[in-house]
Amino acid sequence: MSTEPIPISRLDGTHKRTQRLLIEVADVLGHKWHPVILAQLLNGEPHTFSELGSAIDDVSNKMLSDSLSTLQDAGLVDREVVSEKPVRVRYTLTERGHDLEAVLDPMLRWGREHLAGEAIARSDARTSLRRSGAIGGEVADE
Amino acid sequence: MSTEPIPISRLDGTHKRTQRLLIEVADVLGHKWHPVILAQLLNGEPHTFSELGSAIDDVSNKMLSDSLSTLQDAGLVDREVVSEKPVRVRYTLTERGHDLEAVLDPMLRWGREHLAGEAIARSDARTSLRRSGAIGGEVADE
DNA sequence: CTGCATCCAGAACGATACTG
DNA sequence: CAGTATCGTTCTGGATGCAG
Repeated sequence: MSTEPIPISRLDGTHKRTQRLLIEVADVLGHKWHPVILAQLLNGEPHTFSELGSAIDDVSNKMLSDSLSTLQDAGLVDREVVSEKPVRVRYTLTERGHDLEAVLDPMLRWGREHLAGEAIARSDARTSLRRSGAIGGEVADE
Repeated sequence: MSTEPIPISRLDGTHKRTQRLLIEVADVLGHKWHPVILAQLLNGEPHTFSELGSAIDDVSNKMLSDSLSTLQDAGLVDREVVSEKPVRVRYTLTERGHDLEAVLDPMLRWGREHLAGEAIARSDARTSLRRSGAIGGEVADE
């Protein structure tokens, strides 16, 4: 039923309601570590505080803790204490959080095509031919 | 080659490169007015400074001007002086900017489903049945 | 009509250190 | 191990007024 690979359409920013929604969503995803944390949690696996911390590794305790609190408040992640002795907390995505994959994926995709490294140079590279799986490239970094 | 409407997948936040891209994209879309302006430009054609200003109407001159400059710097919008007497400037999307539709649309979609006014209530709306025009609902706001 | 200059309050980010 | 407390710096959003 899907018309095209990229139907997109009624983005209609003319409505105030639409504008507000965009602002609200941007407010959630506009924080430096939120998208990264969410992406991390989307991968599945067990995700404890320290696991997240080392996986992201450029984030400080405060930032991680702060971000997780905010995300939890927003109802995007769920917090669950797993162990008592060495305190362990497991973070998982709520449904709303999981649904954000539909936004994070395009974000990443766009980033890969348009600013992967800062070598822009006004190239009008209309390379729209990269639609298929070629994207999973994941160059082994660092 | 999954040709599904929503393939989504390698969000793999485990890679630093991926994390950085997400951060960079979030940095662009994370500004209050950027998404709104972009959405506005995605709509129709003629978009001058004042047109944008009245279409968005909760934005001040400074914010609009500031945002437009940033977006222009980022290579997302193009600035073109149209008239000299009553100075008129026309803003249009560059290709990169236009491609952001692929991100803005999901953002709006997610917003509508998960925080449109706060009336969520856990609808497991995995109901991809809303794929068609149903979305254009655009409740007459204001 | 555009949009820059100033001034400001508040939020985001980050490093470090400390508690449960 | 998880998370909080502080402190300080930078950025952002916004009002207002002036200039090209």
